[in-house]
Amino acid sequence: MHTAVRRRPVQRRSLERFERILDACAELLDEVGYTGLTTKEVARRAQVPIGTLYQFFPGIEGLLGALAERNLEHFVARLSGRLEAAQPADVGALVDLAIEEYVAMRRSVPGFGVVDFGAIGIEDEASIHLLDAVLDNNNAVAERLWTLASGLLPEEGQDPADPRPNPRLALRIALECADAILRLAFRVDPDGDPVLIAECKRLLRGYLRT
Amino acid sequence: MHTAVRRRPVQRRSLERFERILDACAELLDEVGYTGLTTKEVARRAQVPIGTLYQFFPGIEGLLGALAERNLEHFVARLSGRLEAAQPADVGALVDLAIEEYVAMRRSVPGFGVVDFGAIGIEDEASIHLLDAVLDNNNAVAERLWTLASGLLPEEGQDPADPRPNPRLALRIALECADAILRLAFRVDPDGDPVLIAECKRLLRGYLRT
DNA sequence: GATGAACATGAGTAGTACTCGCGTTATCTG
DNA sequence: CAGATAACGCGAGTACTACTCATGTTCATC
Repeated sequence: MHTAVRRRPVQRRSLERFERILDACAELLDEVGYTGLTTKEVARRAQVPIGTLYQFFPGIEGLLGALAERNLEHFVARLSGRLEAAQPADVGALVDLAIEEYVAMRRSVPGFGVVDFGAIGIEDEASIHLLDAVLDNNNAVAERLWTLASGLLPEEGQDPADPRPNPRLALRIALECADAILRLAFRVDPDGDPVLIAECKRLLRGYLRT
Repeated sequence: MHTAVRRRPVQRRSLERFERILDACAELLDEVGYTGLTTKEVARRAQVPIGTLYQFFPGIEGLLGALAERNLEHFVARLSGRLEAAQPADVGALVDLAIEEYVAMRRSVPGFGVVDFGAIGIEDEASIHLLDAVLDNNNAVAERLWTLASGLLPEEGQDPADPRPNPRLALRIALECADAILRLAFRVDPDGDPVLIAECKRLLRGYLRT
């Protein structure tokens, strides 16, 4: 896996096409799912010939990777806004905000339920590194969250008798669990089962409690 | 999705072929991953013509479903053995045993790292119900674990002021988290990162504490 | 030894991802 | 300006893939 994009458009028209392709891909994902997705249909929806799609993206994996990238930027931007407005004082409040933003995006952003930040689940080398050549997808997300949460988690150095892992790792684990529980919540209920969403917050608060 | 198997073999020779196909599939998964898997190559490895594969299995999804089924039976059998030997007194001990068995299988059973009990991650109708037509995969696993763990979890009825969900749901959530953390553990380290495995136990113990 | 069920087979069908050579348009350069 | 260079546009063609099905063979049972 190299990058999610083969050639970035620089001219006006092709930039619009680039975005149209991503939008068509996202819509289709909601309609036919990952396995039902075909490049041909994405191209048809986006009203571009198939060759053009392959000018921008190295293939289906790259297409999904680019979509995941866009989702992550979107998420980080919106969460940053919420954080500035709310100024959470502890990890619990941060967790709530992050989960609420995820839920909001899941309800409103097309295709988000399938790719979110790249965790389609197929654990091949190719698709794990959709977002980043070195880190796996959720790791890239964790990295971004880490910078947002810096102040609220404890320092790295710690009491050797404390069984808790270093906070970066704890965040990584928390993220993996949140991903799993929230996916379940939306599998059970298309709007996200409220009990499971609440339980996700409770579990994370308990685990990350400083 | 109907069932993972189209026609169960009854005669000797075809039963051997049936198992050979599953074995070949499992091996190949370890070598080329889910996206690299082809029916043709599975058939070649198993030394059966392609038509025979399709006599038994409705397709690739079914093949993986049958493998997941076999894995689950295997897991439940081995865990039952461990439970009888150890007679755990609380949920924590049970969690440890289950995780240790999962880790052991992940290290020794071909293909287990990719399909385990069916959670390949592609959340299409087709692959979610590999194991069961009604419940999703992990739900089927939770159901089996529930019968094994019956005595150790609290009763269903509970104090309305208690924020914890009913124990069946708690088990379901715990399973989802364990799946996520352990997959991470084996993504980081092919033998399963010991720190992450330990942390998985700690998180589950904390969450399921009665 | 006859009858039906289970089993065996692989060329053929339909559909996919992705390429590549060539034509067109935009942008730069002197 | 003109000419050169780069970005963009295109879709028939290639090389795969999953899966079928008609036809033949072996087995269990009476």
